[in-house]
Amino acid sequence: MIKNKKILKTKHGEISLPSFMPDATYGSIKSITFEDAKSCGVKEIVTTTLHIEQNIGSNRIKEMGGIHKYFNWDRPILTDSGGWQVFSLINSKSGYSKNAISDLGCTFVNPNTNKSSLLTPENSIQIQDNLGSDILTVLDHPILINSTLKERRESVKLNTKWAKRSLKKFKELDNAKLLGCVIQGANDFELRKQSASELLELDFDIFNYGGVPLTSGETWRNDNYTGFYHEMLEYVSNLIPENKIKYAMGVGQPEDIAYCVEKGWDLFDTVLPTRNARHGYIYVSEGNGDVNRGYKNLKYDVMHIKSKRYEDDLNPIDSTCKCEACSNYSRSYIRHLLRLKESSALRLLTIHNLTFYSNWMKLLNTSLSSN
RNA sequence: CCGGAGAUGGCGGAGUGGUCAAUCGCAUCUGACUGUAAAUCAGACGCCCUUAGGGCUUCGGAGGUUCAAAUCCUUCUCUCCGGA
Repeated sequence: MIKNKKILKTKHGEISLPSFMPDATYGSIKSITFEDAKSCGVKEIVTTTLHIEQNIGSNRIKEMGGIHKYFNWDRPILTDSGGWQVFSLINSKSGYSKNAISDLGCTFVNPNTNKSSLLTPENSIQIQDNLGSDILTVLDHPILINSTLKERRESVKLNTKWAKRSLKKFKELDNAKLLGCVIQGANDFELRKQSASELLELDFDIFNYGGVPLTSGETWRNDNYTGFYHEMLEYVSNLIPENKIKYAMGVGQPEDIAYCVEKGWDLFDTVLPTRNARHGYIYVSEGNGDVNRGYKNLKYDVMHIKSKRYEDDLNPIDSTCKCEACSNYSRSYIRHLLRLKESSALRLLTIHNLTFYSNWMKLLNTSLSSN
């Protein structure tokens, strides 16, 4: 189903597509090191402008030789702009009302220092350039899926405006980096189309899907599904020419990624494998876990490692996996470590889930492309 | 043997006449998590009925007082702490 195997060239190596990039939002893939990440088969990572700027400072990183040197990560790095973070913080349950989005950009407040600053399309690009990112992302304007038509229209309008400003700033900087824009419009087909067509007129390297996961009430196929809006992902993919690089931001569960790869998406990132690992929600090959999931003939299981049913289980988490956790330790022992909240459990399980995602991408590559 | 304290649901541990099927923690079970403010959060957790709700049996055993007892009284069993 994949027409031609795409490759994304960066200064820190080529990215073979499709690819999954783990999130190192704060400059770290939570609970593991970048050396661990390499052992999981991770080839490229995502880190976030806002968090790095707030916690370290892009000028400081620039002075210290750039983010690759600072992280000791010599492979490609994609930076997210920070727009999503401000958006999600404004709309989080706790509601951090001090953050605000206006025509100028996003005002954000560091919850630790209470310092307020303005993130604009221009300075977001500048920060990402300072970091030495390989792939930059425009400051975009996400919106809730249950927003009004008026809000959606204004959001898309602003999103395009910011994309143009970001691109202008990007071109002023003399470098060989790549820039991605973000197609928005919530779950509104017409506005997604409008957003895509406006952005396609501009000279971006990558076209991103501004992902908003479904909440209850929004559906695709099953009434209670809470993943991504598959029909929208297919629709938006079809709006983008085949030769362009397509990045589905925030996607997703393995089956969501499988679906998206089939529909032409190339790049993915999500917090799920790392966060779920910390919560004892483990991805394993079919027949090894508690709940069977998958997409078409590509199946896998989910294992709840904290369950008592693994108390005496001396088997590895996944007998087909060669990661550090599965090569050395039993389900029983890892469960024991996790129940004690030992950091080694978080590390081992994160390594396992990321290895699973790497293998899943390989599987998609061979299985879907051979169709 | 004497004196003192106590026995509560899988465990720990509140409650000391009615609003108690019994706070809370742990354990257990289920669910959530998707461009990370998340090693987090939500629900269930005596038994039965399909939810709202209703019914039934519980607070060491037996008996009693009372309209009403995990809570008061008597007694038995057991545990712990002092003293011989």
